[in-house]
Amino acid sequence: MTTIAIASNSDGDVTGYTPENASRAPFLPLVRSMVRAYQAFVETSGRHLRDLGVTPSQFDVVATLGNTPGMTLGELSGRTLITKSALTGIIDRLERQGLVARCDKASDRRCVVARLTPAGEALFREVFPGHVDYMSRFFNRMSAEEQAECRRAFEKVEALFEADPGPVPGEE
Amino acid sequence: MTTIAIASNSDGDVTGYTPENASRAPFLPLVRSMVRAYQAFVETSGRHLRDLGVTPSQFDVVATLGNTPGMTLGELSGRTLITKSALTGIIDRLERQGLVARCDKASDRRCVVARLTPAGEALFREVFPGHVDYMSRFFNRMSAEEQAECRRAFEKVEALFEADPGPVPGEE
DNA sequence: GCCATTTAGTTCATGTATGAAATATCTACT
DNA sequence: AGTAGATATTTCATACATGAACTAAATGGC
Repeated sequence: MTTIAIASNSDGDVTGYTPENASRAPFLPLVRSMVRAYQAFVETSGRHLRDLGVTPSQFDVVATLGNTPGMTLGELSGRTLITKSALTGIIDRLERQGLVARCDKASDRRCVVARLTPAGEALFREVFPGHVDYMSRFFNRMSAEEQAECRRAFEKVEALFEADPGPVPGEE
Repeated sequence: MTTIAIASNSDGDVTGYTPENASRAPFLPLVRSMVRAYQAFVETSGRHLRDLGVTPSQFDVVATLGNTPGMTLGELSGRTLITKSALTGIIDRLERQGLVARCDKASDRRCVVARLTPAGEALFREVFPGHVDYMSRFFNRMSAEEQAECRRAFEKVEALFEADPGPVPGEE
């Protein structure tokens, strides 16, 4: 379940965590809560998508290509945050299923353009709104204000990692 | 990079998103910010761990087993949030490296107890505090109050998925 | 015009992640 | 006791994820 270092313990403590260490890591509860929120979302979304017959990554690709004339794999990678090496396989499988086609770009022969086939567009129209609606049911439990507040919290955490913070205070 | 349905687009929009759909999904920015925060953490933590010679999952297991007499794979799975089927392979690899040992439990012969070997404990002592310190440098940029605030926000998001919300309002 | 350097994609080796199905053991209840 | 059902772990098939190395094509500088 894509658990991450330090973040994983489902209850309140890290077993291998001695008191001396613990006092140095007051951030653990924050990380844990973030991972749990993320995993809860992933599980809920993924379960529903599986019932619809696509994997989360495939859905991302189809949703990103939907209503577009197609785009470069590099751009698709950037938009979906899927590594280019992973994307290769995902597109391979979607192509095998006849949902996506690879075309080449006249202006730059290094590029490969991916676009939905008619079958892919049909799938997009069939699956996309339903999944959005499904997920909406969960998020509608929160007001717009609350959502904005949560969003700011996530953005704050993201910002923590934008640059190297330098040495640990009190050491080095 | 474990991107998730709907959440993935790195800029502000979902390409395949028509105006009619978009108005129904005001939650997308929240999801996107969550995924980005999560990924930023995973990348930062994972890169450092790789330099230390362990994978994030392996670190989680070693960190959870550290300073304990060992525990059941089921319990380890629960604490690390790693699926039992995934855990089998992770423990296999750690065992091959001589860091973890599988023993059996007298009271219940179905169970397998995993515990650190001396080499595993040595690794734990060597890697764990360093990684905690490393991650602390990032989180120290936020005050304790800010962290608590973010944590509350994340717990709210997690709570959204705790039960089925029922049908979409306005439909069904 | 040629070469060193970037850039776009693929390939590769390895390590998870998923759910479903198979095994083995334990537990409850008749 | 004896069997149905619950639990713990493994196995299996499939799909990603990672970084590093590789290929091919574009681009900049001289």
